[in-house]
Formats: sequence, structure tokens, C-alpha cells
Amino acid sequence: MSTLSDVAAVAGVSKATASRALNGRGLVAPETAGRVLAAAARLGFVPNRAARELARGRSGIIAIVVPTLDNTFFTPIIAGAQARAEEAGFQLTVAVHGPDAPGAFARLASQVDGFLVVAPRGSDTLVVGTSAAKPAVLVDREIDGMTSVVADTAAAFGTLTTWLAAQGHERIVYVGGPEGSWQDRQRTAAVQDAARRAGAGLTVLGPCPATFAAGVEVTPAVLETGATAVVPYATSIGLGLLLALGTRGVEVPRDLVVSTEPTVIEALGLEHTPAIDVDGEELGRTAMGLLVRLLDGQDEPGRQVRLAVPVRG
Amino acid sequence: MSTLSDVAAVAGVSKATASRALNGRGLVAPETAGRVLAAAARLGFVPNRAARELARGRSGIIAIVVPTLDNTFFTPIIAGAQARAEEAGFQLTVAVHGPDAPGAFARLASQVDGFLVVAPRGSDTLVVGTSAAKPAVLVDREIDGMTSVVADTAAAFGTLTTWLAAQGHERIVYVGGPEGSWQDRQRTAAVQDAARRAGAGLTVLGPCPATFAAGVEVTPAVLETGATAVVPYATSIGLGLLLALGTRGVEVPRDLVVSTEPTVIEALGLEHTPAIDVDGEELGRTAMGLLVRLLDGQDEPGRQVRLAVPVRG
DNA sequence: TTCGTGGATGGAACCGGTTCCATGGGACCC
DNA sequence: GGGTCCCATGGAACCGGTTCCATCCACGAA
Repeated sequence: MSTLSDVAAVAGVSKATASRALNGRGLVAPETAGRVLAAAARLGFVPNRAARELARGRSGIIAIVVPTLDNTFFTPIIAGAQARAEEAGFQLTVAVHGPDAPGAFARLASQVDGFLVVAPRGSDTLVVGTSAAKPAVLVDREIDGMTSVVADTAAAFGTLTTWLAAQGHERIVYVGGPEGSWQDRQRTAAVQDAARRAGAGLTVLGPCPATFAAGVEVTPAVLETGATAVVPYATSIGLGLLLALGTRGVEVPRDLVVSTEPTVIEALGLEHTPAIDVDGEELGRTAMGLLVRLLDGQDEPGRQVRLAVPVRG
Repeated sequence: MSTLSDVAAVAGVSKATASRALNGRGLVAPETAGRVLAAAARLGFVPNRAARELARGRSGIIAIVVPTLDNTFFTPIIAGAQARAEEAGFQLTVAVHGPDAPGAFARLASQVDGFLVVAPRGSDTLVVGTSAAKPAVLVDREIDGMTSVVADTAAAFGTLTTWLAAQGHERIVYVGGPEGSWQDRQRTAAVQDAARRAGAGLTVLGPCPATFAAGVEVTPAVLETGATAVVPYATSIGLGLLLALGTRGVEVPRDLVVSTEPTVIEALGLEHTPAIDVDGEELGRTAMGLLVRLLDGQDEPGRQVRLAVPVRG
């Protein structure tokens, strides 16, 4: 492992100049910079992260805190954040916050430069309090004063409901998400509003955890309403529904339309089925982008970004 | 943020002694150590990770490299590894290796102390070569000379096949996993062996990517064989099968038995359906445990651990 | 009493970068 | 031609720990 001193020696300059040349800061003669860069390349120089962190007083690590890894809604977010972090020269660590969220934050806070917080549930004050120690960006939820980025699924659910009503569906079911979910509150309101405007009957079921099993379980209740269209909170719930409907001989979408996401439609060859298309990677990427700006002081906390969510009718 | 110097000053000792007391190494008089610990507690001292890394020449970070986060087989492994890493005082970063696996390794290698490698596919030499720079533990795959831990699903698949044959199934289908998968080779061999011994007819389909959509797609081919039992490589494939069978009016398990995992059985209320129960968290925990021992020099590379996988008939 | 021994402690070097500050030299202007 | 200013560069301090080595002290043995 070669060090900065080695590079400096080979290039015939001091450590100080070598450091400046490699970081692109400060003023270095182009010719000198070229020599340093060449030397670094030849030696395969990789800066020692620990030394850099110590000198800069920054860890270069960002933590993304998610409730679980078992929900495929979160994983693309992580992937997107990871990609963007790498571009910006940060490392990402994934922390799963179980029941002991505050404890987990406290332990991490001194180790990282900032947080990406994915906390769909839990009280506002808890989220704010635990992530106050370091700059943080809230993902897919909004709290006043906190920087956040959300997929505007509420609007998408509204559009989708309107579309269903326009297709002649007079009885629609919305299967709600987990208890206390911020997004569920938004979506419920949007769906109710859209149904009311369109004059369609709406039944709201739930709360339901965002799992496959919950979708299976809620199926009888859905059928009981006599509805011709279902809008489930999450893809996992929708899959559970589809599976349970299949075993009951209910044909989709002939007997009942179940809204879902494009990948499911494609996989199953469903037709005449509406879908919303949340780009989780984009969500993660954007959130990380905001956090990097916060850390660089290019942005003040509190900015709220909404990403449009396409609806495919 | 208080530093070691602060702690030393408060305790009335030198930095050297304070360090020794806090790390439990070297010899420190019990009375002195007590004073240092008390001072540290009072000041809320948290050692600066970067400084410690720099001095020790160890980063304290371990990377787990997975092919994707979208497969729920990998995520519990990460969770288990994460838990064990925390116990041992390591941080875990999750790296997703896309097409550029060697590049990803090279960039990471200088930043971390070791690797957990989850590489179900890809050639042996590639895996060995890319992870040779740092101590590594291979997860759910075996390569001579590398430390590894695998869930012995091959044995479980064999047992399961035997059980199916004993239940009277004369025609069985095994839906194979992704092309080049090490586990798939093991499982195929085990299933073939068990079927032959039991005198049951076996059709091997595939290769199939471990996705939901692949399960849907393979369904017609499965039905065509006239088999009464299917053993899919992965849970995701099995779910696709179940879904597609439902839409075709094939009742499970009356018309066709589909082996799966316990959580699916429970969710769907399936009966008379065999399941194998891979404990992903345990896999991750064990792998991390092995890596920690490697890093501490308590173990030589090359140890291979197999975890038994229960079969529920 | 003195020497040897070993445990507790402190001083200081060191890990590998970053950055403040001082210095030197060249170009430009008067 | 001389003075000024600015830019490129180097020296050295510093980030906050760890650890080698020397020192000091107390105790037991000769």
C-alpha cells in the first residue's frame, strides 16, 4: 500500500502539494498536478480513509436506517442511495432499526456524517428527536422542518381511483397499510377524495401490515363488499390478494380488478389492470443527493421534494 | 465531543494509561482503571473511530457483497451478519455487486478489513480472485480453500424428494435455479439421487432466475409433465407457480403439491405441503462469526461449515 | 543494606492524510 | 529598474487514538 508520501516523492513534490493536486482544491500548477496524478496512478495510490477522516473531521460514512430489509419497497431505495453515495465519495452503511430505534441512532450518530431515515411509521417527535444529532433526510414521509423526499403516491392513488370510476367501477375497496403509516394517511385521504368526486362507492379496509400474508387474510373481507376493483396499499398486499383470489376461482381482472405495479402486470400478463410505478431507486438517489448538499452546506434543512409517480391506466 | 486526553486529564493519568484502561489490554492497576472508566462514563466519551483505525491499521468495517437486494433470500443474511458484526464491534457496509464485480471489490478492498461474499453464481476463479485481497468468507457456496458457510439445502431437497416419493408421488418436477448456480448443482444432484433411489420419475426444468415471474412462466411446462409434485429451487419461483396455478384452476395441494417454506404455508393456510426452512439470519450470523475469527487470527482460512436445514413434511 | 525483578505508569513516536502559514519567484505596473 | 502583488510550493502542526520503550517504585531475596 503506497501512501501520500510515496506519491509526493515520486512526483518530486511535498505532501502538501500532492494532497492539493489529488483533491483538486487549492491552487496547483497544471503541470505539477499532472505529475502527481501520474505518480498516484502508477503507484496505485488509494488514500487511507481513516487518515483522511481524522484530518477532515468527517467520517465519510452515511447510514440509511430502514425498518426491515424484508420489504421489497425499501431495497431499491437502498440501492439508489448507495449508487449516489458512491458518486459523492461516501460510504453507505445499512442499519435496520428494530424496536430499539433511539438506541440504534445514538450508537450510530457518532460514527457517521448523516442519516437517511426511512421510518414509515412511528411518531413525528420520535423520528425528529432521534435523528437530530446529525444532518438527516427523511425518505417517503414528510415532517415539518425536516428535509425530505417522498414519492407522491397519494396523488397517484387518487388518479388511479378516478380512472377506475371512469371505467365504470361503482364499488371500490382501498386496503389500507400499516397502522400509523404516514403514507397510508395521505393515500386514504386521496382515494376518499377521488371516490367522492367521481361519485363511486368506497370501502376502506385495514389497517394491514405490508405483507403477502396480510393480503391473503384480507381477501374474504374484500369479496364481501361486492366491489369490482381493489386498490391495495402495497404491492405485497396485492400479491397476497391475487394469490388468494386465484385459489377461490375469482378471475382477475374479469371479476375483480386489482391495481398493482407494472412489473407484476408484466410477470402475470394481466390486462386492463391499472398500476402505479414508484421508482424506489430514484427515491434513494434523490434523498442521498439532498443529504450530500446538506452536508456540504449548499442547502438548508427543511427542503421537501416530491417525486411524481406515473399511473398506467 | 470529549477526547481521550480529556478523559486522561479528568482521571489524572496519561493518555497511554487511559487507553490501556479503556481497552482492557496491558496492565493497569485496578484502582486506576476504575478511575479512568468513571471519567469516561462521566464525560460520555466515545472513541473516535477514525483515529483508532489509523493507529491500529484496521478499519473496523466489513463489507457484505450481494448480487442484489431484491431477492428476499439475501436480506435475512444481511440482517444476521449485521447483528453479529455489531456484537464484535465491527460496522457492516452492504455492497451490491452488479456486472462490475471485480471493480467493486477492488475499490472496497482498501476500505475494509474483510468480506462476506454472497456470490451464488459466477466462476470459482472470479470469486477467489476478487476476494483474495482481504480475508473473506463465502456464504452459501463452497470453493476449495475458502472459508465458507452453507445452508445444507441440498440434503434438505433430497429428504424432501424422498418424502414426496414415500407419499406416493410417482412423477416429480424439480424447477432448477439460475444458470451457473452452485446451490442449484448441489440440489439437482441431491434430488436426482433421491428420486432414483425411491424409484420416482423426475423431470428437471430450468434454468430459471429466482424470480416470481420465472415461476409464472414455467408453470405450463410443469403442468405438461403430468407431475403431482413440484420442487422449486427458490421460494420466489414457488410463489409464481402458486399464483399461476390459481389462475388456471389447479388446486394446491389437491391437484399438485408445491413445496415451499413454512412462512408461505402459514400465510396461505396450505396443508399437506412439505417445506424447507432455511434460517438466513443464522447463515449471516455464522458467516460473520467465522470472519471475525479469521480477522483475529484465531482461525485459518479454509474452514467449511454446513448448517442443517430442517424439512417439514 | 543492596541488588534484582516485575508491574504500573508516562513520554513520545507514529499512523497518513489535511491545511494554515510562511516563503520564494515571476509577472506586471509605474 | 524597482516595487508590488499573486500564485505555486513547502514546512510543520494537527486530527485522536495506540503502543514501544524507558522510568520509577515497591517488594523479595541475598
